Amino acid sequence: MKSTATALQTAEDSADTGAQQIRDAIRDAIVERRLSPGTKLSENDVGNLFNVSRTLARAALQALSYEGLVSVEKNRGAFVAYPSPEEARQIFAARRLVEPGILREAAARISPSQIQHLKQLLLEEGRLMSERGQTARRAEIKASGDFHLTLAAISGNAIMQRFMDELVARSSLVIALYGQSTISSCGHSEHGDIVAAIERNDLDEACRLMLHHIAHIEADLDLRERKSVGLKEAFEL
Amino acid sequence: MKSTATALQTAEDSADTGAQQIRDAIRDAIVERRLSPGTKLSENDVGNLFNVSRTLARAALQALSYEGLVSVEKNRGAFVAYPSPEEARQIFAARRLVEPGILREAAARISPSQIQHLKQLLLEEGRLMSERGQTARRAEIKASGDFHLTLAAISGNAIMQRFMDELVARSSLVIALYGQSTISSCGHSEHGDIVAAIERNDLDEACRLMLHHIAHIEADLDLRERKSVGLKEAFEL
DNA sequence: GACGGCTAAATTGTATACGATATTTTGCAC
DNA sequence: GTGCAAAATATCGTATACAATTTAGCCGTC
Repeated sequence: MKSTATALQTAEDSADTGAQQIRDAIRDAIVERRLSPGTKLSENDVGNLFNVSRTLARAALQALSYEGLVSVEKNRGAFVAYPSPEEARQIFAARRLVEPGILREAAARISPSQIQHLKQLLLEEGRLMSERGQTARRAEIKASGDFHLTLAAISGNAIMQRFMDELVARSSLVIALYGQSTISSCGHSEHGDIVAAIERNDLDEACRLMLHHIAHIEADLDLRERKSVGLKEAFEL
Repeated sequence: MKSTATALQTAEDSADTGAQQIRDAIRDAIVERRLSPGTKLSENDVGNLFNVSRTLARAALQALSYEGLVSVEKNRGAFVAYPSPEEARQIFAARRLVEPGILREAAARISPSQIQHLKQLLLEEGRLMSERGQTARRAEIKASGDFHLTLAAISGNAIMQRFMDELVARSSLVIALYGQSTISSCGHSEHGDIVAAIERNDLDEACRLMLHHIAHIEADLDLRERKSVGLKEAFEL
């Protein structure tokens, strides 16, 4: 349990309160799949883990619920979100809807140094792919999402960036739940293809590749009701 | 001041807490422009207004800050958001990015009864336009946004619907701040044109009209820095 | 042995209390 | 009268306390 606590404390100050740090720490834990969907996050436990009162723990959980990463049930508590197949479909539908547009925006304003940055991301991603171990796996998951997030950042639209933050994080949950192949890294080369298309200014092709890429990720899912897996409804645990 | 208090108490239960009601009440007040950008929303005042403790008031303000309708400054308090011109541009850029996609999704699954519903909305909107008075104006503002929100609802994607909720609400703030013409109702007929295009299944045209419509709204804005207008920096309250 | 209700423990919902930070006011020197 | 410094005030940040609801355990009855 303490493992999650040590992996954080990343010290931010621009936020309004210390609850932000807790939120970010828990979010990272969810996105990196150290916390499984359905896991109960009681306010007391969270507070103790971070050595703060329930007030802050609660605020952090509330924040996460707005992002769709945690679902809070009245008088019952907070749980790591357990997206339904329908939710999963909607998440990817949303991505198909917005990512081509973001890509176009990004391509229109991208600078050479930003292209370089993207390529470096790809390199890092590839390096992680070849490594073994849990930590490498987690870093790879994060890196894979970072590609899409960086594109959103380059687009220069903070609102779309925040939205993509949410979509990528929730995608990670969906993949954790419904993903079939060991890792979604199969799509790594597709990232490279997209960057290449951007570089030669072939936006239509880049968008096509992006849609294909998203469809590829989605195709790896087995979207069938797995209700109550990991929840106490399954075995009374 | 009490006027805002009377306009609410709409009783929800599906949410996790009573803070939701307060949040919705304040959001309505902001969207209907009873609360001006920059207005201070102190936790004490909000709590007293709704006869709850600061705890709930704070939770509601936090929630609104996640939606971008309220900005909380550390150790200074919460204020009705005062979107910068750049933020305004990004909000409308986001709308241009997602609304055509939402429109296509909605058109693909729309039922005759839903078309009827849309037309009824238009009628209501037109009726409000011809009326006089503050209440009619406010209702009109809300109705105008409801058109876009209804389209998002028809699309069947809850995530995009929530996103549009946020965008429409923030648009209302932007228009309140930078709008030039007395009311943005100039675009009402455009709503009708869009529905007509959907009805005859001319999606390309519908999307074109939608983009045109959004551009129209944006063109009515005067996006120049108006810093501190309405804030105490202007005349010391 | 299974079911139903009752009590006790745990957990969340909300309020209050206290400390920290920012803002305003006051007072004094210049 | 102006400007700065320090106290007073107001407001936010966080913790703790109490009430309400849910959950779990227990026991008696069928």
